[in-house]
Amino acid sequence: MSEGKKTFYITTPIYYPSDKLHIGHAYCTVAADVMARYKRLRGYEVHFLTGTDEHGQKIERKAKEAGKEPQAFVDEIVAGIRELWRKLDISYDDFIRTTEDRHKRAVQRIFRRLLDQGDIYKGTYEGWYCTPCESFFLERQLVDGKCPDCGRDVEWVREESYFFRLGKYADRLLEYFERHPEFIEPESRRNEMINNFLKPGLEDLAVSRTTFDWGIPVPGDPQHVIYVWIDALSNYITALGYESDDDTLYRKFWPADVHLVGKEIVRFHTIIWPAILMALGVPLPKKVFGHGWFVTKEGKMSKSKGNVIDPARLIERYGLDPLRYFLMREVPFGMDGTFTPEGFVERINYDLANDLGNLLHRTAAMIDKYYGGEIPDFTPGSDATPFDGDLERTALETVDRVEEAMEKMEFSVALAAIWTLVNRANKYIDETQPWSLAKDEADRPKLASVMGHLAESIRIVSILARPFLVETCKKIWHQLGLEEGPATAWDAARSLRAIPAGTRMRKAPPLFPRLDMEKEIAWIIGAMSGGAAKADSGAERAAESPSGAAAPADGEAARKNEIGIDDFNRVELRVAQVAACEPVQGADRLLRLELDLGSERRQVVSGIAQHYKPEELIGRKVVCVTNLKPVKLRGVWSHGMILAASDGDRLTLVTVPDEMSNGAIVK
RNA sequence: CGCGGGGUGGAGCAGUCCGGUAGCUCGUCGGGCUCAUAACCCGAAGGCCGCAGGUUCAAAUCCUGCCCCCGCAACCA
Repeated sequence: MSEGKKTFYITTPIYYPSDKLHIGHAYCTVAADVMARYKRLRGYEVHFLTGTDEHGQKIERKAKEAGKEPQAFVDEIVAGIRELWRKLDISYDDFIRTTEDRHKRAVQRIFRRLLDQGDIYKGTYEGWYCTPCESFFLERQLVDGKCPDCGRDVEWVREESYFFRLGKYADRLLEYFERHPEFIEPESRRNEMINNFLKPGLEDLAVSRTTFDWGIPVPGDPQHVIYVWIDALSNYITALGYESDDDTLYRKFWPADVHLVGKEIVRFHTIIWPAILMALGVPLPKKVFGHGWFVTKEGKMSKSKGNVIDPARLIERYGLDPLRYFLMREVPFGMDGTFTPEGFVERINYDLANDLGNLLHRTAAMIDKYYGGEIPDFTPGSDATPFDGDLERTALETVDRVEEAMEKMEFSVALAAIWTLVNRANKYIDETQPWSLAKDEADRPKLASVMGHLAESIRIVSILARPFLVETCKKIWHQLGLEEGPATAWDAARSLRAIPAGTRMRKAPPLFPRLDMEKEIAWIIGAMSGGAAKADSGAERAAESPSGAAAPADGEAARKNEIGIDDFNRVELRVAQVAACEPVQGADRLLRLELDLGSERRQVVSGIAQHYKPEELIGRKVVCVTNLKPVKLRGVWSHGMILAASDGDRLTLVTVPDEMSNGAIVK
């Protein structure tokens, strides 16, 4: 079904470049990318916009702290963001920066128009102000009448400000929400907006500031800088050339089909932004989708908790597609989900390596063995084996289910559907037992049907998974002896026989090497808590790269990264005597050690079980890092880490002669 | 009474709008197979669906009350 040249405009939020981006930003942007790729495959002309929101007080301050001009400061960070999007293979069509002229000019015109028509007026802004924090607070935000941030005194301040007549639009917004129930998704967010904000009524919105300079000046009143609402939100139309000399894109793509945003900014996108658009007489976006957050077991990710995870490091170590797959598969889109190292590694091993990778591998091995690598001729629908029909039916149903889920942006559902086909194909091998068929010349037609069905099933999977697995699908085609073309087009997913007769498979290594669970879990924990390559207890050996993935970057970076003596002194090392030791249940390489530190005993888990037996450690004096943040490994708390030297396969504990007393400082 | 989300076999989740066999992934146990990356396939055990009432022939699902957890104010999607 060809859609003609229908258009599809999708946006991510424009991110605030005050810091490096983390997995949450990657989550949102990958989701938008998946959707954009899907729509392109379905024949839409897609415009995919992302960008950065670069003004504001915090940037101004951060730049100052870094001793840089704001523009130079954001240039640097934005370069890093673009680099991350490159690593994630984000297929954006445009990247808007609010510091670009095209944006600034349009924003000023928008502001001017709203001012001229009376939707913006000049008034005064009053509130409690904390000078050191440079922040305004409402009465109820104060803690004992003091600044909730720093606890210092606040003062009542009046400040001149421009206001947007937001209150005027509350009724119209409410009406719009009711007429367009699909405008906000998921539905729970819609109810939240209506009950929390619209029903109680809206207050006019301060849309300018005089407390900082880093922003777009209010036209004709340069004392004021246009505040984030109008500056940032309007990027969705300024990027299309709204209020510019060339608004071709605007006329073509607006209104947006979907603004993808995090749940914390749903309010801005469903109330403030639509009100601004109403004031401008511009149609509203068709949908605002508020996705959930990735949180960790300890709660939200934050640097202070030491549980942020840098997506770039995951890509370096595990490759791009595993990360994209994990993000889209692990959590129903729209809900909060938990990022756990275990979950990440398990998804890669179970779904990608065991199910999909192994399916291709075993199929390739058999086609190679029985047909010298040439995919045999066969006829779908002929029921050559009693299992062909069911596999065929599953394949066709899967296409429908994937399309249905993708339209609703239920990415995890779409992937789950694809994997039902993967699993069905694996089962089909067991059912048909091709190794038995190969023994009898009379079964040749059956064998050909089985191999053909397998190759075609894998091809169908590769088409359906293409928006998600940007590298893997191409690898699959290569291995199937296919080039990108008719057999790999989206509609070919409904064909059960699209691989040309005589196609020869190509040899290739497994798509996804299986990961060593404990080792990789330890590595990720280390990457989350420290940032440096050194990991928490149990993770001593983690600096090695996993089989397959190329990851020299960590080692090199660590070596160049010199530290001062102060940094070194932050690490507390002590002599500890092993008082007791036993294996950790369910773990191949972990030992639980009880250490005597003189003044105290503590439990440490260490990944040395393959090198030492518990009994041979008891009584030994080792060196322990005693001020590491405790961590749970395989359900067992570890309060430190013991030092060991390793080169490849060998590992030796760092030991201290017996005469040194327990608890002695090592430096 | 600030608002919202959530409490379902060992873990993580679906099911709740539109009452009627409680489903999935992982783990555990048993079996099968050998083409394959110790992968794959089959089977089993295991849940009074947070608590207490109520409506109903029938409630995880509807109503009422209560308990507990997590977000929203802290760089953050």
